[in-house]
Amino acid sequence: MTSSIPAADQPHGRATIHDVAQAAGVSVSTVSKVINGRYGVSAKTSAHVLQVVEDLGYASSLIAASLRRGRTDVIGVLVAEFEPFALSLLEGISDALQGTGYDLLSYAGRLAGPDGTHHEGWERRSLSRLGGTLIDGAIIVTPTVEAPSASVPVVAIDPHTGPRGATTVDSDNRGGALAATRHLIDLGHTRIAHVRGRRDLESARLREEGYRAALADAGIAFDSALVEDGGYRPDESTAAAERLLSLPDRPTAVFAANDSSAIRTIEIARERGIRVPEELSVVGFDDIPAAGAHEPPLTTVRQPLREMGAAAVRLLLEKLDGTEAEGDEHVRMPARLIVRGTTAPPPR
Amino acid sequence: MTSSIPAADQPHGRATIHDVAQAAGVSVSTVSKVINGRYGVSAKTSAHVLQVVEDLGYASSLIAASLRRGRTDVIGVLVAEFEPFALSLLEGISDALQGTGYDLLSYAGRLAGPDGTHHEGWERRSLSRLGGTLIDGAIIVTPTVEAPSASVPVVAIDPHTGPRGATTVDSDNRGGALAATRHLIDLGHTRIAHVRGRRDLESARLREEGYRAALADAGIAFDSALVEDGGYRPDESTAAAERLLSLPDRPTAVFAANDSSAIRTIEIARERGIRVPEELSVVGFDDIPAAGAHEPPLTTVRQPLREMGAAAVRLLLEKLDGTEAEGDEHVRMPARLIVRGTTAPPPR
DNA sequence: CTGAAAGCGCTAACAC
DNA sequence: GTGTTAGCGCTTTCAG
Repeated sequence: MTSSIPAADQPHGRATIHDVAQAAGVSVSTVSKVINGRYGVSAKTSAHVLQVVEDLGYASSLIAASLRRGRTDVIGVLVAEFEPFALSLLEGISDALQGTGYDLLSYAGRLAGPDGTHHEGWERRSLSRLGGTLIDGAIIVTPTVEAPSASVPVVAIDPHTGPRGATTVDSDNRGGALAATRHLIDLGHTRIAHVRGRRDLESARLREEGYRAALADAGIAFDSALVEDGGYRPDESTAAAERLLSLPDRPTAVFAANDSSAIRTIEIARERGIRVPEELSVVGFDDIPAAGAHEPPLTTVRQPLREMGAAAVRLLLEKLDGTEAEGDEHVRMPARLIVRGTTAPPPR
Repeated sequence: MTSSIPAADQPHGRATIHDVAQAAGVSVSTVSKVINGRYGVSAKTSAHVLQVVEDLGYASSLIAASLRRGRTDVIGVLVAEFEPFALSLLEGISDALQGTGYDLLSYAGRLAGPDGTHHEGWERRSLSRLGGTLIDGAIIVTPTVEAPSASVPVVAIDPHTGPRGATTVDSDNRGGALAATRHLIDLGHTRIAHVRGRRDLESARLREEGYRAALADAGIAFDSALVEDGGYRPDESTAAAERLLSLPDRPTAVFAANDSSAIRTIEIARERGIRVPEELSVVGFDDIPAAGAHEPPLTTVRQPLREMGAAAVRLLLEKLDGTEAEGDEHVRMPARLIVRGTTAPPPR
């Protein structure tokens, strides 16, 4: 149990530096110096002030301090939404930040439309809102636009335009997609559909490219009827899966651009009595935790999400330190096929 | 592609309301009014200002606005660390906040010691730092102290003292632990160890209580040598598991207070060549995504984490609206045993 | 060694 | 309809 929970001392709300100053009988500037460990305060005064701070449970407002100081020792992670992909990255980011002296703040701006679509440029708004002073640097997850006018150092994970603008971290999307599709082909599939990802993301483009390349390598003609937009989102994927599974000449396999689309596809298949993997093989991408926990476990392409988060931290800290190598850096991680239980040879 | 990325317009950093005012040839207050949709600005001026705002990519600083206004329409989720338990809650919180008009911000304060231990009262510090004005309300995950002197409405998930102080959300920890231990007993185990959770959390106390109650019900004597502290953390659990598995009369089953401890225990067992579940049964608690993805899948007690997050949001919004029922509310969710692959009868 | 005062970017009274 | 001004809580010169 803590010794002092004053509560009643404050008329309302939290204690401010003024309350501390008044209670300690010194000026606000003295309190500020003590708190920030500046020189020029007697040990006696300092100790006393510290005691009052303790008693009042005072902690300086991040807001006010940052507004004045212009830095906060806080790293911001900007996401459109807290979904499994972003969450796994966050885990890696959090780990990598331990012991660096930075706090971590993650922010999900409101989505624009009531339709649930992400406002193009949400990250610009978020960055502008926070970047003034609240965060010293930002990691942006799947941004919708190129390089947000940078008020603070920024690194993008799974970027808009691929490794061209700004500093980025991504994985071998094309190679992963190629391996996934090839796996399906090796099993004997020829009617292989693709649930496409978010059109504004380079990763989605590369995954489709890998898919097409694998087909071409195997001499399978590309059929545009077998490609539908899933937008990386479960709801959009639902419609895509429904169209695909309603086709007269139904595909025997689906390569979905991410795990949540893949899982959604399997659910739709089941609703229609189509068995996975006996009658339909499905491969995802990402290897979010739910992929391994799925029943049956999802065959997918693993992106090393935690490591990607850690890499983003490293890049960002370099920028912050100014020890950055010249030019923008791009880290590309491997993407590896993980064969589990949702793929099998096509029905005879 | 976006049409206007000025970049060069700003000498350095982001545009401020001053830059906008200057560029538009109006005063800052006019800009402020336009941005916030206040009356008293001609349509013509308004349109012009909006255009300049667009061109400059300006968005008002959350910091400065909140400092002045005292509210932000942002909900804060305070966590000690971004680990799977908190992350799952965050997912539910994020979902539940869609369409409410609130943005979501999650903050992980620096851990105090370089030893990695959480500073007692981290949530007080975090709350004080953010609660001044940055967030309108807070959801605190596994707080270490009772009711943080509330500068903003707060609801706690998996609280310190259980459903006594403040508004809380938790699950049926005792019942879940009872079911888990009973499951082990039903399988024929009698030497059942317990890796305890975080001592400062009511949930850990209740899980131990459930464990003991199940033993008592079955007429199995409680053996304090079979209980070790795991603190809900993988590293602490390592030591606990090592001690337990080094015992001369080794337990045949372990009920770990959470999944990460359970998984850690299994890893230690494997290092020693002890097979799970043939030679050692292990049950966890929480059902984080990694539990289902584990090999073999972990038998555990499921807490409905996403729903708990959603419940916390509901409670918090009630407080914010002032539509709160009188007194503090406590929501208790069910905790259900999920039997998977890490439990079996004891070796003969 | 300590305090007074300016100002970070913004909003809300209150003039004009 | 528009601009001026006073702070929000804090840090930081700069006097005393």
